[in-house]
Amino acid sequence: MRFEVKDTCLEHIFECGQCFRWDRNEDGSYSGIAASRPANIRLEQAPEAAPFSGGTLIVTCADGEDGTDEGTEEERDFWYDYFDLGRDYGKIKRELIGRDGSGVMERAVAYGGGIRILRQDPWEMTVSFIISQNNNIPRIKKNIRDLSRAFGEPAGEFEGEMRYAVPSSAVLAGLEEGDLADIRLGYRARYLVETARCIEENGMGMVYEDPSCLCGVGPKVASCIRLFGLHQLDSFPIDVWVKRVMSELYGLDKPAEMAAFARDTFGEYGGIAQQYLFYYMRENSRDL
DNA sequence: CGGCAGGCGGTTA
DNA sequence: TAACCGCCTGCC
Repeated sequence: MRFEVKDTCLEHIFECGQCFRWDRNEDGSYSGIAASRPANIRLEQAPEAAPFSGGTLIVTCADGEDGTDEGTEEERDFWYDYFDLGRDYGKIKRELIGRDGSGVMERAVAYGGGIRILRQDPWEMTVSFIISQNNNIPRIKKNIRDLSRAFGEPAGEFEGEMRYAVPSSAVLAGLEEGDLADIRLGYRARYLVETARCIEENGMGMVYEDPSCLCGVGPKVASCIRLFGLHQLDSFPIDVWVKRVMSELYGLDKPAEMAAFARDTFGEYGGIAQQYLFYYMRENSRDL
């Protein structure tokens, strides 16, 4: 499948911390799985194009031939939706830069301007961000991969490897903490099982209402579930990196001040602003 | 060996 | 409301 896109960079999308199931290949493409659909994603650009200006987004599914087939209407709808291709990120970037006024956002967008907020599965995001707490990205990815291999539904073989979806709440609810010992989730294993049981008992409605009522889900993880799982673009997760940005670049100190600033300054696109700031801070901290 | 990593829950001021 | 502590695990 092929999609003409703008304001897009695969590295920004897949390595800004919003997803954990995609891996970079040597040719710059990414292979992984969205919900239960394994795929390879690549971006074709004109040689003189800016690094994140856009091009042709090429999705190769398990049944596809090197992205050349058009895919079914259902498949095209899924991936169009997944990459949020109906949204004009260029317009949002200009608006955020204008609202900020300090020049911070302008610099941030210059670094991470190819980010798009993926529309990911709410339950998968709940599992992912419970695991993410006090953890680093490589290990988060390994934990989710191991968990899916052990308890998830097979999603077919792709690029010579069997792929697995994240296990359902029904499956996880039936486990005991000890069953997860091999996955090495540490104290997060209890959070996962309790959350799964809570969902089985009360349904996903409570996630839509308020994710932070789940066990092991505090303000930061709840914000991530809202932003990445429910696509509530005004949700502004405040983690250590964003705290660093707010402190060093905006001179803000307390968490409440940061949240208020984000709400007042970035409004409905706070979550997208957060991603630009986050990426900017991480890129910069490597040099500093 | 202690420190730390993309937090949370519980406690305390 | 904010700050502090312990926590599973793995890497330094």
